[in-house]
Amino acid sequence: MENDKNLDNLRHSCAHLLAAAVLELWPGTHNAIGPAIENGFYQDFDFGDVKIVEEDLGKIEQKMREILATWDNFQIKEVSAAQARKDFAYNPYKLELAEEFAKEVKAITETVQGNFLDLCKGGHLENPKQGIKHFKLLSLAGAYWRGSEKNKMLTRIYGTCFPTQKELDGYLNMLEETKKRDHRKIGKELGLFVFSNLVGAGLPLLTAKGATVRRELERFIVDEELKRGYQHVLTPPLAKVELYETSGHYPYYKDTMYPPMNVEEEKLILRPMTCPHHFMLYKSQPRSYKELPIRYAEISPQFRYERSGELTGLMRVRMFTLSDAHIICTPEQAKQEIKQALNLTDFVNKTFGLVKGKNYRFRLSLGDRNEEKKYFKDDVAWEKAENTLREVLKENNEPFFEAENEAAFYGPKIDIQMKNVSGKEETAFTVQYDFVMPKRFNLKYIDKDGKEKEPVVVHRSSAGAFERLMAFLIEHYKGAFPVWLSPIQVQIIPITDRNIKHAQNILEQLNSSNIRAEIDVRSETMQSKIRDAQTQKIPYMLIIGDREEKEDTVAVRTRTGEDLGTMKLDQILDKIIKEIELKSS
RNA sequence: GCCGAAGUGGCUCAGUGGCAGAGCAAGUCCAUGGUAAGGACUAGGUCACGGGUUCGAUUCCCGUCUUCGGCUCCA
Repeated sequence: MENDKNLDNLRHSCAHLLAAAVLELWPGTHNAIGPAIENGFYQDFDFGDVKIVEEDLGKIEQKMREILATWDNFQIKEVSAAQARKDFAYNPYKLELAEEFAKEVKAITETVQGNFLDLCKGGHLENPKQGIKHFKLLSLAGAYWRGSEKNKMLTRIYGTCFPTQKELDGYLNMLEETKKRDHRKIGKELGLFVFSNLVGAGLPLLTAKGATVRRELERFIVDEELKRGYQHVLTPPLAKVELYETSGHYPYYKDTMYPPMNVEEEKLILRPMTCPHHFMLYKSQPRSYKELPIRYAEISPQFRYERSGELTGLMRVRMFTLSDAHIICTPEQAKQEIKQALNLTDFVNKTFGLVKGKNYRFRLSLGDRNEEKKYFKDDVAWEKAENTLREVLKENNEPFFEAENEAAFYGPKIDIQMKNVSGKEETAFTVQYDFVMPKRFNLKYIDKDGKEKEPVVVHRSSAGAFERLMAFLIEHYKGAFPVWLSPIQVQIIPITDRNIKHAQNILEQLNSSNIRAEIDVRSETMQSKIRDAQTQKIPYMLIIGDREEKEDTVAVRTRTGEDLGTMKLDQILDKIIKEIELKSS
């Protein structure tokens, strides 16, 4: 913890240095905020009419080193609001901050190093000249002042700083490695998916290989859900606008929904979510308490109009397929259902070798009672729903953190936050407690006492969107999928053309055991074929030459480079089949 | 959507105001091999798209689309 603080101080000090250098190089520039962040720091600037480009970063770094020589310490002085106003009259951003500090009745502190005066809350190195040595500016980006789209966009410079050169190099190296396992890069290399300008942005096309991975994932999820008492249904991916007006989604989601299509007398819309469709199934007949909980699950295509700048490979797309489900239950059953939903996501994660605490963590996403536009108004119900979710997490002894203002409009949720390889978090799965939809749709069940009662709806996703799941998994496995997910599980490599016929016999046997195999019949050397199978991350290579043909064996090599020697086909077949069954890697 | 950068054979990338380049991949032929790239030859491009400047634009300018790094948003 102490170390973290020191590191933050180092990086924040480096942000000061960056600001000083930029202000010296481009007088008239205003610096805004410059905090330490997880892997470095940033500093925001208003450059006015000056345009700076990536190439300027080197120049700035040089200036930083020059100035650093004069920075012996951080002089910190407490000043009055009036003094701060005077000192920063030229800088609207600092002025705004000074006014806020004044309101919060906090001491206003300024820092001075060399010629550079800044307004700052603190957190610096004692001795910047000695401490700041191993830093690098990384990138240039736009960022809204105070994070609001309504404000002016400033120029942000990202950089990083470490106590030692070794750590800095290690970090830069890690960035390179991260780029190598980017799912977009691997997806292209392994031929899993493509994009087409004519089809449109954010609309990936899966190749046969990509579709194989996707199909295996879907089968896995559907099978597991069926085991756990879900009924898998199929509902149309479009519906009348009125359905979403009834659900109340329409006003909240209008901006991210595709515009309605007029067909004869109907106005249809591509669905942005599946819940109301499932409610219609529920309402198709009267329901008894004996039927509850009803768990409707669906591999559900949905459409959201993401803004162009928000699209990223398979991670953010405009049509995605959710492993969706809506559990309709009595209020008494809700807790148990939520627990079971969390248990399912744990099971799914475990199958992929994802570790709680390391790869993912739970977030309790709460609503803000004051934001009536964003959240359905019912303070009592919110309280109850949030407590229910909190209790579930506590009873399960799950470590979790709470996040304000992250709920759905109809209720709070538990989000399973997944860390991708570059350390960035995305919501992978989610479990939501909904007390609004039952009212909106007038969902009822007949209880023991013969009276109509209102059920609760638990929205949940066991594996999130399959597109996003695939992106995660490609990066997680670096493209080397476990055997059960591998698009091609076995590559048969005949050493000479003489061996092709025999190879075909083997292929047929593999196929009849439901193993995905191919033969490399190209006129290439065996070495070259091995290399290609290896770069394609194919788990097993069966090499067949004259010797194997004569002995009726196969020589087995794995993608890790291991030579398993020759064996009978049945032997390796059993091994592979077992691995597929166990979903081991 | 906003700020910034980029778009050249299937892929990775050079390059230029005056006939468009390499490596890999592909095709043909030779070689028929023993655990990470055998050799030769051939073919392949409206230099993202649309407009403008120019005798001439892949190159310069404007617009559009797409992609990338961020911001905002989000499954």
